[in-house]
Amino acid sequence: MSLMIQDSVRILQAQGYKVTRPRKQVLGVLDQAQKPLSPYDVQRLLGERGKYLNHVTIYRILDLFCRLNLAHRVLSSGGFVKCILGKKEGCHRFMVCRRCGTIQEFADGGLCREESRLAEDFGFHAEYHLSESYGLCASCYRLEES
Amino acid sequence: MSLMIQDSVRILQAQGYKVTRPRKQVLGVLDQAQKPLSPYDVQRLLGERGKYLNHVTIYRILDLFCRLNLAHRVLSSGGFVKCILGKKEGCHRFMVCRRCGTIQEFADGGLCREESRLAEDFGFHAEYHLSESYGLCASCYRLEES
DNA sequence: TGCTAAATGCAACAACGTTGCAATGGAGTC
DNA sequence: GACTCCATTGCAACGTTGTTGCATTTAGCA
Repeated sequence: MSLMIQDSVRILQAQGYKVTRPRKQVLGVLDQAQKPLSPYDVQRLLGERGKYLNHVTIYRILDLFCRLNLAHRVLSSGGFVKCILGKKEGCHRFMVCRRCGTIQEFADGGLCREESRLAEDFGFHAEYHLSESYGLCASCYRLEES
Repeated sequence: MSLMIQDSVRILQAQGYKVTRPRKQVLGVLDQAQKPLSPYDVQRLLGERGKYLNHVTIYRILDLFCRLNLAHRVLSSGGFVKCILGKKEGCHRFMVCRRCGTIQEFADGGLCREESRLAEDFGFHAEYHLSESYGLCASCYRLEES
């Protein structure tokens, strides 16, 4: 079940953050995007809709969203995607298609435990994991077959 | 068994790349570092030794090293570390200590297979994995206990 | 030693990200 | 609705990081 914009708004309010127009606009852009967006991407996309936001504001909003886990930063591209998993168990991971660039988020508690256990073998105490799988999504895989 | 500078030099030659003074200097700096270095870090460290390299050159050298797997880019910090695993099976992963910043590289074939299998459940065909565990290394863990 | 392609240096630029402070506006209260 | 307060935004200026094109140098080889 994917998280809706309304859910995000509720989380903002519940944590004592204001629901401002810029925040709603950024939520809207993230919601429609299929791929990670840089802060400047967000600015451009809003611009195309005739809306203007200062880039500093966008940076701050995206930082906030990440702190609240409403969005995540995808490391391999440096962009941001909205979180669709909510509080699902385990670290949130990404599958990134190298052909079309689309992102799919997933989580798996077992994988997290296995990863932490391996780290223990080195005396390392893992607190969370960043993980991105790179390859081909289902539809691009079919296309590359032919 | 950690990869030596000589091994890196041999790999450069074997692939038809020249073994230049700048490349040896960057290898030397990476070899001594305990943590990921940005290209500008490399430039500063060389500067402290009285050696000068243009930052563009450093970018190009680090890019080359990454292509040859002599070094890796650590995503969470954006810096580069030399690879100490060589051709060990499985994707090369990192454990990053949040306290002292040191890096430990490891690889585990089983974890890779499990990660790919999970992706298959979503119809995704993983080709490689980027993975960084964040937490406390053994010695920092002991310190935080007290 | 001389040759040549590969590698480096340089200059200019483009993109990305941050800081401090003044102006604005969301949300509660009257 | 009007008022108030403080979180939030806008603005300007700056700093860092990364890129491009072209002239110059140098590693490797004959």
